[in-house]
Amino acid sequence: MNDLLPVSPSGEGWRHTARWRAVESIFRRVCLQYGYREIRTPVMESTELFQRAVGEGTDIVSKEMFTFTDRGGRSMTLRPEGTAPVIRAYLENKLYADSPLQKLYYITHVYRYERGQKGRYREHQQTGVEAIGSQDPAIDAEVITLAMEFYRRLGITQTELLLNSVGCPVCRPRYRDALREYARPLLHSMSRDNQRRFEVNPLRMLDSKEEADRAAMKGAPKLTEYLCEECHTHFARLQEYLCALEVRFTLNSHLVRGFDYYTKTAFEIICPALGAQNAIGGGGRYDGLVEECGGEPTPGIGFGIGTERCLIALEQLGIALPLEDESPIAFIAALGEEAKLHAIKLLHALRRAEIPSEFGYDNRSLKAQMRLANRLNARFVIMLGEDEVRQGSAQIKDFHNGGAQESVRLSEVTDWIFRKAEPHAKA
RNA sequence: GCGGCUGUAGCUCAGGGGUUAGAGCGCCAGGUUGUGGCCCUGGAGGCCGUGGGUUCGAGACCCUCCAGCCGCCCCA
Repeated sequence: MNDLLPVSPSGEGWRHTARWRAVESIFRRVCLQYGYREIRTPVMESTELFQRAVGEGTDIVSKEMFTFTDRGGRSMTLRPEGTAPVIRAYLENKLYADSPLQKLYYITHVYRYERGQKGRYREHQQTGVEAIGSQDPAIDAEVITLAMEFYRRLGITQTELLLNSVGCPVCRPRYRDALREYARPLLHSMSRDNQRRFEVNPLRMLDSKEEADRAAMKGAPKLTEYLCEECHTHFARLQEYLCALEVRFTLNSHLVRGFDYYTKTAFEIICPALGAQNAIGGGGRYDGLVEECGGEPTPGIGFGIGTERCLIALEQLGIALPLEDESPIAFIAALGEEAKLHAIKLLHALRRAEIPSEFGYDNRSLKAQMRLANRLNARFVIMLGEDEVRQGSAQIKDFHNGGAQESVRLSEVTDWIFRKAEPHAKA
């Protein structure tokens, strides 16, 4: 199982809960600063939502969903992507009434029934945003910039932003016809997959990785040359804004995304350090989606970023995240039953004072307790034995000070630690 | 869903038909009658991924399934 653990049994360094928290908190902070607020939706939704939103013809819906029938006979599905549930929640809770533009973010697990591989898991986490209610290309630029800023703060700077416009219901049919016309005479030289796509979803012929397909599609007409006036202007403005913001991008007329709902802007961020599963994020505009889900015509745009792939990229690139310090400030080592009673009272007091503290359980030898304190990277060891109890004091050893030791009255231990640890805690 | 490689101790891996399956690291204990890291000594820990088969004998060979990895497909 792909468990996330508090420690590393080595080899799989990115499966650390501390690393995940670091990535998540960076994402939350970026979102907050860009004016996005968190939304949480259920892990499962009615199957129909995804069929309608993502599209019956897509691979995700046709063969990659975890779908089952509940006790009431309804067909339910573990969400295979993050956008559709957000749109459903947006409509169901009438978020549009709160403000015409809703800027939302989520950190959520999604499920796809696929063959596992490094960087591709049946359950994976996506961090994402959705900006619903604006058709301003400036919001496209904002969403893309937010993603790139997130990578920058993680330290993943070796990325490539691929950008395309997939048009709208006005211009896409025109392009689809042109593409078919171009491909028809070349069909015999292409893979079976592409021959099937020719019928079902011609645009997807463009991003086949098969050598023969790539060669055949090389001279294909470009979607961007078939854009209607509105889409063309939108795309031009977006590029203008991105240039002004110094966000580097590569136009890629073969970029087609795997959801039917995308319109106009489509983008993908790849990290070359990653290998086969090298897309660390992707998204686009979905101006028809809200209406498709039963709402008023409402434009929207968003992205999803794979948390695992970001973590793998960080590992691959040798980038260390600043991790939360999980080590205790104080460790209490007790010797003897009488001392233990005083010790657990002291432990309680330290914790109430919000000083992270640990205790040497199971009556082990002082040496064993010291070793444990050292391994936990505790700063102070508070030693309590018969002598100390008799004197009403404790021996406190400071590991950060060469093991210097002093005697402190039991009643003053908490204050003493607090005073000493405060600058440490702030640092 | 397709093709290939790999599953032996907590981790990294050795053993390639023949007694009681090994190493390093980690863990535990002792060396210090109450003092961490370094060092030394000892110890615990394995139905050799699962189920079947071949064989006098299988951790080794064959098949099934499962899992991981590398591609394809797809996508984050």
